[in-house]
Amino acid sequence: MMLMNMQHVIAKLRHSGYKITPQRLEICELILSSQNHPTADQIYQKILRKFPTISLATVYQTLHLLKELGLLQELGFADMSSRYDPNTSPHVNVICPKCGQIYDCEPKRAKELWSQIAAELRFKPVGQRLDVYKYCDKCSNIQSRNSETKNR
Amino acid sequence: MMLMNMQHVIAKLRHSGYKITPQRLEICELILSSQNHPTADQIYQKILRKFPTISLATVYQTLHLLKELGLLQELGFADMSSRYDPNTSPHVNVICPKCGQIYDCEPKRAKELWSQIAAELRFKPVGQRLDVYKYCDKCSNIQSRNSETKNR
DNA sequence: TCTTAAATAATAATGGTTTTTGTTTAGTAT
DNA sequence: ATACTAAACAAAAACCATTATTATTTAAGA
Ligand SMILES: [Mn+2]
Ligand SMILES: [Mn+2]
Ligand SMILES: [Zn+2]
Ligand SMILES: [Zn+2]
Repeated sequence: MMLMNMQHVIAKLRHSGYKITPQRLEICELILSSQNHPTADQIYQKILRKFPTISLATVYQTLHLLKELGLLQELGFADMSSRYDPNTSPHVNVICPKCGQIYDCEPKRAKELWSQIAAELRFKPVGQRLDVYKYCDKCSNIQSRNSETKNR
Repeated sequence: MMLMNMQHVIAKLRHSGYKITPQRLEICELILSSQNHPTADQIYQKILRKFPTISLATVYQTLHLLKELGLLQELGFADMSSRYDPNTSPHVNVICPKCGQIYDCEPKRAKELWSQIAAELRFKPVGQRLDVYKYCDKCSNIQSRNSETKNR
């Protein structure tokens, strides 16, 4: 379940009874090869180049479909937006609490942590989400600049 | 930072320059003693009993304030709602993906392995979120009942 | 008690997401 | 190849949790 190529996705769509449409293929390619956990609108803006008449609703529908099929996970955030992650295996999302930048991290100990916790919980989870908050370089610079002068 | 009593909260509000109001005290008591990760509206509905004229906006403002003070964390979800968790230490939220029920779980080795991950990442996180998805008893029953007859 | 900046209640506005509706199309049967 | 039909689409409106605005009230210090 590591390398998720387009042939696999197409097979899964077919097997599940869904139609293969150009819009779906383009959305799948974009999101499944993404690394930065994009929003629905960010995907929509990119798709617009090839499909100038595509609807944002279609992007949302397709993302939900891929979620149902287990090909991605939806990460909800406190600012009431969702970001989509093609990495559904246990891993760490490193997130800047200021600007929202996200990147994946796969520490060796993460798998170990996961299996130990799963064993202690005495059930097999259907999914998981591991977030770690850390100010990115840009935001931590601004942060420190501000705290020099202003303070609460 | 374990037992968060009202005296500590009041001191923190004072020290940070915020006023002690009856509304704030009531909201703090409710959320900081809660176990089920309530939404802002659920807190609002409970507060209404004692403060019939309180505004939902006040609840949101107070929750954001407590978040700034580090007394709780806000958990955003894919259904575009937030739930508030007075437990800010590394722990596991066990979440039903169907009905949204949440309860805390503190595996013995969670904190220790969490710190090992932090060490491997080579930075000190300002926070974290560890979710595990598992259908609750009620929802897993319904789930299995449905999959007997209907199937995709 | 007086003063005033902060907090509150009420209300409107916001914006990401979902729903609705009419049109188009992928997959299949003829 | 053509016709058929349920599914998918685009466009637009609706939804709704949250946030912003504004007038009023109040906590806290002088
Ligand atoms: Mn990720
Ligand atoms: Mn929790
Ligand atoms: Zn940042
Ligand atoms: Zn449930």
